[in-house]
Amino acid sequence: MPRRKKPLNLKEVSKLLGVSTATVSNAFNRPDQLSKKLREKILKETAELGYFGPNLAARSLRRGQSDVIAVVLADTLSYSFSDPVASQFLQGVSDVIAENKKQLLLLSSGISSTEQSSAESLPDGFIFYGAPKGDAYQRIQRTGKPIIAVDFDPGNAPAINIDNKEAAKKAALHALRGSDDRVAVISLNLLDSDRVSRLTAEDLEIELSVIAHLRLTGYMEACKEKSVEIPANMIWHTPVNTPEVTEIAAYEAITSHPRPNVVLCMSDVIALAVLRTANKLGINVPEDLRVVGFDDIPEASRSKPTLTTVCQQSIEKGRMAAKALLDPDAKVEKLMQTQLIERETTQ
Amino acid sequence: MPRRKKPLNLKEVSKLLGVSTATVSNAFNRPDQLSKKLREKILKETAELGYFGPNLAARSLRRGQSDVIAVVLADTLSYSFSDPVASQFLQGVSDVIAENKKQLLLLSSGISSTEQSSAESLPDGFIFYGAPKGDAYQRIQRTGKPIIAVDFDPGNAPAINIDNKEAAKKAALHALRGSDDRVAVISLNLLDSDRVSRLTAEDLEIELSVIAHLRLTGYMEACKEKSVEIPANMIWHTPVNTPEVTEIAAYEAITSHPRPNVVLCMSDVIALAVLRTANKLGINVPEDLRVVGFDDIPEASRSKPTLTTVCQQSIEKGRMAAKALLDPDAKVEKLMQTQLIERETTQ
DNA sequence: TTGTACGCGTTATCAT
DNA sequence: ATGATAACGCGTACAA
Repeated sequence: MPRRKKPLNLKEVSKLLGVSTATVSNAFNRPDQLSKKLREKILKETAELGYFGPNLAARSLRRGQSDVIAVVLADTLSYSFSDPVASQFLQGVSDVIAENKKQLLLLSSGISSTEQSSAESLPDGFIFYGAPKGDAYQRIQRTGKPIIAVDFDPGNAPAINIDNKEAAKKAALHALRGSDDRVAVISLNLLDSDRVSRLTAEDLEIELSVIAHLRLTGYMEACKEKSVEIPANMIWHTPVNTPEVTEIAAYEAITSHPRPNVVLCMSDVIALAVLRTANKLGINVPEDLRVVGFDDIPEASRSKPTLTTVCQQSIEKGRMAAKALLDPDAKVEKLMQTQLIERETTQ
Repeated sequence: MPRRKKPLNLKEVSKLLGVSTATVSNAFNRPDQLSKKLREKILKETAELGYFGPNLAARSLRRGQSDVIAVVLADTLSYSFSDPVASQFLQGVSDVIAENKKQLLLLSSGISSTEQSSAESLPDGFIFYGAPKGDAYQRIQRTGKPIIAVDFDPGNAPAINIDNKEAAKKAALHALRGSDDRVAVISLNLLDSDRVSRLTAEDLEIELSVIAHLRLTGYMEACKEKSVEIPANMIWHTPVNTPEVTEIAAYEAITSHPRPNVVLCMSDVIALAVLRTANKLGINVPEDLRVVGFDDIPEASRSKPTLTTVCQQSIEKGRMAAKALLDPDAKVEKLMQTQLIERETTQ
């Protein structure tokens, strides 16, 4: 089977069809510049020849626009695909991107300039999901192309966020009953450690605007209001939000003495790990242990018992981000609402 | 804040640095063409100016190569992100793509030529995941660029598959006990209907090589060997593999009379829907109802009871596909092994 | 309505 | 080791 070494280009097909390159180009890009009849004839015949439209590189070089949108993920692509929250966000983004006939390029902020900077020149706009790891944000920001930040606030670009502190506080206030509650917190990545570990008193003094810290502050405020003590060593740091790793923290937390009767979890993945672990240990939820999560991933409503959590509308957040990027005049909630979803784990 | 209307280009920075464009280009692309010292000086100074590397459109126009790899999904991007199996596959693909410093563009085969064909000209290679919906495969195939097909076999390109029939048969043989078993099958998309529905006798006569049909054939063969009857109306078609839709089929199946005591499910999403439904109805698994799934998604080992299923190594499949694409000499299993994972739902 | 010609930013070849 | 220049495929202003 003879395989064409080189795809056809516009010049060649125009010659084959006996018209000028401008006419073929217009047939694809500016329908009003030629008769319907001719246009359809050209579209049909080029397709038969195996030419399906302008080459993206050349077109975008010429137009200064590619119709490609990039999502720059804080984590690796591989991890993001495994994370239900990131997956939901991408779901929302790709919805809107498809509606607008754009294409989706996935980048990662952790990747070094030398490996990715070329690719960064192609997209017409960028959605940064989560606080960027390397210096990708600075690089891209200097191109002057539109950027939407999500779940962090760079200060110099439109950002879509939730009120992490308030949402966490709301969840904790709902889960806590009174001063004899014994509470454990299982946090998202908060320390510079790749091992599950308890916090120490001095860990609590740092002031960060990372999500985990904001949520922790919300939990603390709730505890204060409910007159509940929460020592540093009842707060667990987890380096990554996976079922395997968070299960380690879950086990440590609910087997510590005195045994907690409330676990505040900064993600549903963590909370579900707690539920599984409690079940294995024969601890009844919610009778002996109340659990709240964060995110409201699909699995949260299907677990047994169903999980009380904070809905942060990840899909809608993705849609908002894409809309804001594609239409600067779009009405976009810069601070999206969260909602406490009361289910069985806190009844 | 003054925003550059136009990013710097190679020609401009070379002028600013007082060297030729070739030298700057070589600094980025061919380290051996200039002294280490000069190269580093150029890299440093261009970065300070805000130039981080060659423009992708121009570079790929010139080189005929973009370092972008496309995954062409059979479904919409949005759906694929919600599907655990597709997510695992993408995880594997992106692993290998990152290792090789390539970029990932996500396309969908259902999208019409006019909306996507331009983007299709950019990637250096394509991974088709699942039997393509529209004519994207034909279009791309004609470009002569490398293609890897996954979970279908186009005949004219390397394909990575599993033995769906054998795997399904193996699962069914394990779940079935003998001739007094009453079995229900819940199938993936098999009919041209967007509603959950039972099959009729004539539906069974069609001969397709779609995955659902291959697996169904495997189930049938197993039933025959075990002398188990399986009427057409005990086979359910589900249009999409989501928890919501499959739950409808699950309910219909396990409440039908006579009540089945074995349900063969063509996906874990379906099987998990069966488990939830059985639990709601107070039907004990595996005592009163044995269930097998297909895929071995992460949730399968965390459900209660844990799910017996066929592991099809989706992540590894993704890795294989990407490896096969990036290195034509790579040793790649064209027919990947599956493994029956015996867990609690069939004990 | 159609054709011609230039330039988009880069890389490779060929000189120097 | 470095500089000049043609060519990659296309879009559009302009001329016809």
